[in-house]
Amino acid sequence: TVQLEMKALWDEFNQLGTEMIVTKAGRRMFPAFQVKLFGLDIHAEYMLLMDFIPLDDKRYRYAFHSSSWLVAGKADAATPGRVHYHPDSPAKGSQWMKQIVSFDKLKLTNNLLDDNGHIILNSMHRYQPRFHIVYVDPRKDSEKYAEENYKTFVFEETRFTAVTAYQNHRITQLKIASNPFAKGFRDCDPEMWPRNHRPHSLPVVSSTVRNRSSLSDPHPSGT
Amino acid sequence: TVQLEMKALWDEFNQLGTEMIVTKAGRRMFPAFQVKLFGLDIHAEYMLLMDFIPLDDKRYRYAFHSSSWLVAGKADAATPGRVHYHPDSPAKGSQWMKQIVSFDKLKLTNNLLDDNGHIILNSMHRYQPRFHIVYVDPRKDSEKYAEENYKTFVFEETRFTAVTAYQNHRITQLKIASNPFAKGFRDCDPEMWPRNHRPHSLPVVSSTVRNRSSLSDPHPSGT
DNA sequence: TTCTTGTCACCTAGGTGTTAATAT
DNA sequence: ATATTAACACCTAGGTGACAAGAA
Repeated sequence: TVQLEMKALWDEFNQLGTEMIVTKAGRRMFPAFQVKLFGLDIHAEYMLLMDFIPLDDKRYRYAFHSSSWLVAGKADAATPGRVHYHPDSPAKGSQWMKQIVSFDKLKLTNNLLDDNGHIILNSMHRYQPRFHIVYVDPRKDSEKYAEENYKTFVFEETRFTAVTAYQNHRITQLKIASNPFAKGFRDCDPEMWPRNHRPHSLPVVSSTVRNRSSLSDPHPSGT
Repeated sequence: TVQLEMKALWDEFNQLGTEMIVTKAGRRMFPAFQVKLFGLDIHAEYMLLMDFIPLDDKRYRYAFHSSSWLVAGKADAATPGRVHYHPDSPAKGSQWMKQIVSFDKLKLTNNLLDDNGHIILNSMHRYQPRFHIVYVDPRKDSEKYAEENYKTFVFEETRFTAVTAYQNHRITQLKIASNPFAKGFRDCDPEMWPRNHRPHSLPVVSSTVRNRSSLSDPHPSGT
């Protein structure tokens, strides 16, 4: 059996309609796909991997006025179907079960010509992550053939829409609130600022407008 | 066969008398022990590991006036003998040979009660790193017994003295010059400064005196 | 219009030698 | 005296969404 970690957070995103950023260089998923495994053979070897299948044959667009997703036509040409092996593969059942298995090295890209081994997805399309456990049969000469004894697990709460920029503002806010790497965009303690190291010639405009805008527009209060 | 990477750098350190810092929390080695492997069986599985043996039964101290190491008595009680398995172990010969094998996760500690699995060494003692390749015999029931088919490799240029603080100033300078993480202590381009973000109330005193001293001594040029 | 790209400030995470204070 | 410790400034390395400019 397999147990999805951070299920509460996944549910929260799923209720809003999860979006995952895809970039040319590859972007990690947040939340990361993490599972706890039970019932494996302690001594047997397994490969753990993930793939992503289209949820439907449609292309979507986001209607900002109604804050909802609309069908925008038929799906684009399918992307190269890739698989992501967990980097610890292969390993014994005991290894996989003694701690949470995290796929945080997995990256999503929209570059059809990607040669970094990332998962290629079409932006504005919906996908369902899948998790596979492949038993490595020691009698076969190569484990590449052994994709017969395997099990597949699907957690529907991990489905998402691939995007190049977030569409639903509530998704953005939930990402900022829950992803430690986005802490710089959190809106709490606005009077604790100014931050350290801020050049005093570039005043803080507001707590939500970053001073990056001051760089490209040196007269934020003028004109 | 095994080829030591960065041999030129190791030689440079070894000529001065390499020192490696040991801390309670564990400190990485610099240079890191890295090797290229040749002639392994592509399909066979191997465990790669390192251990450290005392070079002699002596304790040392550094004479600053003569810039040389002196014998300071017999060795302290031996530390718990530990080994460090390369985290990718076990893996196939093809995996080990297709790129440089780096032991950069290995850490040295002087904490006799360490329970992080780090290598425990006595400060002010000399050590010789050793590298072992263990063939995992598939017929044995457990690879823990299989430590019969193995080979050991010793690179004398990697020997060092364990220290809690650098003794030979030339070692310090070579570490600063060659370790990217110590770039902040390099002395080049002193007129390129002041650095960004430096509070202008804390002037740069000199290129070698860090402004940390300004914190505990607010009048570095006074008194 | 709608979507994508590249750059940026701002973080997390952790590896450096320095230094002052503390052991021994 | 000599050796060790803990906090620190300063890095490397890389993961965030914001934003402006570009592309379709």
